[in-house]
Amino acid sequence: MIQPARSHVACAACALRKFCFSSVGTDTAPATHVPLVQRRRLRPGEKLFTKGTPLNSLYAVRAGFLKTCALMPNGDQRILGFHIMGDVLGLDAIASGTHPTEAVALNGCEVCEIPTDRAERLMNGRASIATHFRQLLSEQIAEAGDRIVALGAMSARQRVAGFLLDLAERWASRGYSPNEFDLCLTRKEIGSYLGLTFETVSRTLSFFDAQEWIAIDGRHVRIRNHEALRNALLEA
Amino acid sequence: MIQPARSHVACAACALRKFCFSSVGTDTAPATHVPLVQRRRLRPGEKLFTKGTPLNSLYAVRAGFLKTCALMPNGDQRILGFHIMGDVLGLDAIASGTHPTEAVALNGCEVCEIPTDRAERLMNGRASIATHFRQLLSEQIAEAGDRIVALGAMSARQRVAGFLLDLAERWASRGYSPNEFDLCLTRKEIGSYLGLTFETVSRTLSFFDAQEWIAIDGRHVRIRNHEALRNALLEA
DNA sequence: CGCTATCTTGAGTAGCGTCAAGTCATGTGG
DNA sequence: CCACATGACTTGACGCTACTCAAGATAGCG
Repeated sequence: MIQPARSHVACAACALRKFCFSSVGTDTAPATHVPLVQRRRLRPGEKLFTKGTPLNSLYAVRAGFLKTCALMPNGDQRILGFHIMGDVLGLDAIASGTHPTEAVALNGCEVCEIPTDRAERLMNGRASIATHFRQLLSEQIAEAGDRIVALGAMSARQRVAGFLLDLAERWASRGYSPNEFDLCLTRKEIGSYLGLTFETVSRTLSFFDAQEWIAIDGRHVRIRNHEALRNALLEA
Repeated sequence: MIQPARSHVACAACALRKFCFSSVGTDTAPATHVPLVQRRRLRPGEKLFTKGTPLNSLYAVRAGFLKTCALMPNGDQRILGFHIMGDVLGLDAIASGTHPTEAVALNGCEVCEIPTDRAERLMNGRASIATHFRQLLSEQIAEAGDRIVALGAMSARQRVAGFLLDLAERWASRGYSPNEFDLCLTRKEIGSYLGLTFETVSRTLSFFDAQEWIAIDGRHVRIRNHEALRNALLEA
């Protein structure tokens, strides 16, 4: 059931929160703060949307961990991104009206679903929401630029170091420990994301562990030396 | 000088044309079609905007060829994209209000400049323009996804073949020959874009030439066998 | 005419991919 | 309970692709 007060707290990090509490009112007549989005739970492995299906809703992650993948002609998949609490999914489908990628839950997830027609109406009514949404879209373009640079220019060690630091930072920005977290991912998935084979990912993680920069236990990571990882990220 | 009639023809391919001819009117009261954007000419090597400067305007390319670059901490640059007639520049700056990249003219260019405050006002007045603009942003996210896949998964031959086919298609979509065009780029710039060294780019182009799939003369390319290039793009 | 930047081509090398063997954890069926 | 299968992970050996270093050709320009 919908619980306005609790949501207001839990949604603090959400990029789409303006869409939740702005269903009534305009810029001149302030909104009544009533959340009107659908919640949806996902089991591990369940797909939020698949490639080729029409765009009906945008999604904001409330809890859990998801991946978005591009499906290659030969059948296998390349991972485009990982998404946690507060991230927004589906923006790449607005241009064509059809999802060019698929999103899969990697563990138990909860997402908020905002129908696109509702989102459009909100943006037409309140310019501030439309502006905010444009910023959201632009942010993803800028982030994609960073990833293009990383994939084109960096060695395996740099990519893995960058990946670990990026995850740490994202967890930290959501109030969790920047030193210890679970990769909810197989080595193969990390490799797909970084443009490396799973053996190279495994070797590189082992190397970082041997240097005592991190401590790995399966998919659990503890960062022991942020500085060393940052150096590894910068140097040739 | 502004020449409405001629502009109307020349702007057919432009993604921002709605912004040019919609300065008056709303969705209910149709616009008077009067272009109100600034033109700006660029000499080869001149910068349209630089990293770190505030976003004041968006730009649509009318003529010429530009590159956008990310500047690395060590000083050198990675090329994020090439832009021709009809392309829009500056969208990655909307999120932060500051350009995260720089744009440089590779030959004589002419661009249309739309001040962001004017663009905002237009979008507030006409929902159809706002929707169109969101599609433009989303398109760039989807395209960035394609490039991420390409850089992470493809060999040098695949990347160069894809680059040539992509350029051919873009020229063709603007009404030029898909078989013959000028790369207004050094081998080094192509390498920066594709995540390869300039020697590898040179060798790969020489190889394609030896196979008689293309004919190169400096920066002029003629494609002799599209099918072979498409095969090279697909196969391992 | 030389200076410089660009480009081509060659030879050697390193990093990452490929192939393969073996460990470990989990699950399944007899 | 054990035998067996499966999937994730690690580690080693080897090979290929693309990078590095280097020499020379070509072209634009003062």
